[in-house]
Amino acid sequence: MDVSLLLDGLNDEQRNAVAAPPSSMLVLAGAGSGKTRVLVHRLAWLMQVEQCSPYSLLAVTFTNKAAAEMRGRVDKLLNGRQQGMWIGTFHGIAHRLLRAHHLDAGLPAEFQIIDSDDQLRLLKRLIKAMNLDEKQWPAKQAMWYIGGKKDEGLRPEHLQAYDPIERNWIKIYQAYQESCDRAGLVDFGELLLRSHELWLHKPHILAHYQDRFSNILVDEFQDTNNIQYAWLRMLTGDRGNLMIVGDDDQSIYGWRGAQVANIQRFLTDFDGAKTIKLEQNYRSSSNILNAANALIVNNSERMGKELWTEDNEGDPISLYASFNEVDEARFVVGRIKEWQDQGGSLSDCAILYRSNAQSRVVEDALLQEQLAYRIYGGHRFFDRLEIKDAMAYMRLKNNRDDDAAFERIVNKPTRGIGDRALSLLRDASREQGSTLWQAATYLLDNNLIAGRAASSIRKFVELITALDNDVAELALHEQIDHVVLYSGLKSMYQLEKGEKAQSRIENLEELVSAARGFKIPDDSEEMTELSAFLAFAVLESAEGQADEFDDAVQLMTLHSAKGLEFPVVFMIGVEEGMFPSQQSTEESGRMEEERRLCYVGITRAMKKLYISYAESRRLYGKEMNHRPSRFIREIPEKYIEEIRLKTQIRQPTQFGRFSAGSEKMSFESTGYQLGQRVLHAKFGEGIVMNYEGSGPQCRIQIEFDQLGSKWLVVSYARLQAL
DNA sequence: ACATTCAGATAGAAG
DNA sequence: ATCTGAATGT
Repeated sequence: MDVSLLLDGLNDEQRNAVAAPPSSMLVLAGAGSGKTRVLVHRLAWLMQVEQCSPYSLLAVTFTNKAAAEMRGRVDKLLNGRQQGMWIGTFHGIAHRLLRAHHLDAGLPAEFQIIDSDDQLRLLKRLIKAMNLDEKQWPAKQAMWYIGGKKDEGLRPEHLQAYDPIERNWIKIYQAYQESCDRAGLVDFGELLLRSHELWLHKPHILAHYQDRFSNILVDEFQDTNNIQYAWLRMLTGDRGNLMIVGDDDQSIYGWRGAQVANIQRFLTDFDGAKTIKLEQNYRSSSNILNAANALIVNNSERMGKELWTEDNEGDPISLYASFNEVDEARFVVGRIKEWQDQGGSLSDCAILYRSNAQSRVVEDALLQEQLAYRIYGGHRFFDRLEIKDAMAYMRLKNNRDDDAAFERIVNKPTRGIGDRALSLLRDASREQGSTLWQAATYLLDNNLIAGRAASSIRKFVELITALDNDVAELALHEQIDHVVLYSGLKSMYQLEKGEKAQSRIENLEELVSAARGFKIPDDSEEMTELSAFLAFAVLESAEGQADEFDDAVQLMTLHSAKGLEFPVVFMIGVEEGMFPSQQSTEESGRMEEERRLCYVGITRAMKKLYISYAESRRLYGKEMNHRPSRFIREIPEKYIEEIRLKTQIRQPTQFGRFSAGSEKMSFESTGYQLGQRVLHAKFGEGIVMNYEGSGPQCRIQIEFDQLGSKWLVVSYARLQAL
């Protein structure tokens, strides 16, 4: 292959990064500056020019999507799969290490990863079992405490209690850890901590990997936390080369322990590491880019970097003040339809919001107009109740000691194991320090329980054993099919009524086909197909399977939009209290992170950016009036164009960016307000969108839910305010 | 033991 | 508004 191809089309800085001799370096890469390209070309360069074996390369990312993309692009650039190269997420790679060395890591061969939902349930049980007041010791907070300590590399025995409260958290941490260890359960933080400890305690294993990975590349380095940093530091050792790519302005995961300061730490620890800045943006038109730059200078803690582009001005940013969230959604959908009418494709459009809960209203509006959409993140397939139930059976089949799975399905469907029987099991397991399954078999074998409870529990134990036996010779998807059927799960859901039940059955069937389509990854050495599938469900369920190539509007949170780009971007709900979020205004130091999040949002847009906010919004069942976000004010007016209602009656000056009510005064004499919901005897419910004139002759425009928009004369319409 | 009803918490992001 | 766990009824 012609090596010069690897540098073709790169700018000077990009070339410097790609073609540097193997060494440690920092690439400060602004949004849209081609950092993935640099990473991909760097990997190729190391193999082609520096003659590094793929076996010696490790590339670490945060999301599965980023890992998959990098892998795909490297393979494409080099015309074929590069065997032996490790590309994956921190969690994925840690998992792989633990599987390969589970004995040295002190884990059973069939250890299972649990997600935060399982973790929370476990903690709830535990806190209850410790006779602690759940109000005073919320499981959520325990989870947060434990996660935080694991991020810092701390075990309960490392912790010193300075007050009785902390002392109790440590006790909970300890009990939780013991119960996980007994059951062979590993939470997300544990994956990282344990693989770090593996190296710490087994120097020969560390030496092996240090020896192997002479070049390590890390993407989105600003998102690394303490344990990840320590992990990388240890692996790199004195011989390896660590290339980190990141952007301090896009650090948006501080809340889960990410330390931007790790970039500085890297520069100190890796003395002599070169810094390369990528500041040319290839993504956005200059209006959008300038707006982003203007916003981010309001942050004080920056490394200093200003993006520039050769692109032309482009369209101004459109700002829309909506009456409420429904109006906002309708506006967005209307613009998307226009885009589509002009020949644009739906998949060019992304709707970005601060929190997942905001997607609902938008979905409704899209559904109404029959526009296809796809949601990233949020409720994932493998998070669904029925799927988790089915998977819990599989987990128990795989590992009888999996208490989280046991608790979940002992009595699902109900089989006579109620509070009474269950507390017998829990007590026994607590007394003996055993798992629930062990407790159950122990009690049965020694005839320590009798009556109804005993026979119910016996039946359950026999059921699981039978399922395991029945399924021994079957393919994975047949196993799941069998288990779902014979466990009684399926009929349980079939007996439920309503649309929900129907979709639950469909999801269970979908699970079977997901299993049928599951290919065991070639990096899962020594794993059974089931173990790999179970791990996949926890670790990689995020990226949806179907619809990926359909032409659909993309819906996602601002967080999950990082790393992506779209020709048309809508940022919705840009209001004080939403974005920046309420919590961030209260916690110190979080505001700058919110601003970075806004920066991330703006810089996703290539050609057109819409920002909208609602003057009134229904939140937690209450009507709220928010002010426009401070971030809007921080964007210079010259980059912004305000959008008004279709028929312009109002004076532009009256409809200023931050006016909230003055223009409504004369109109209010009619008794109605813009954005108000009204009921019409014939046309049904609608929203007041616009008005003309005043007094009894006043005509108002109403957007009816079913019939679309109509102009009506107030005095004849006999509207009922809602 | 199970089904139904009720009250109260809860809406911040991802692996 | 929606979901969860507890209280209540059968």
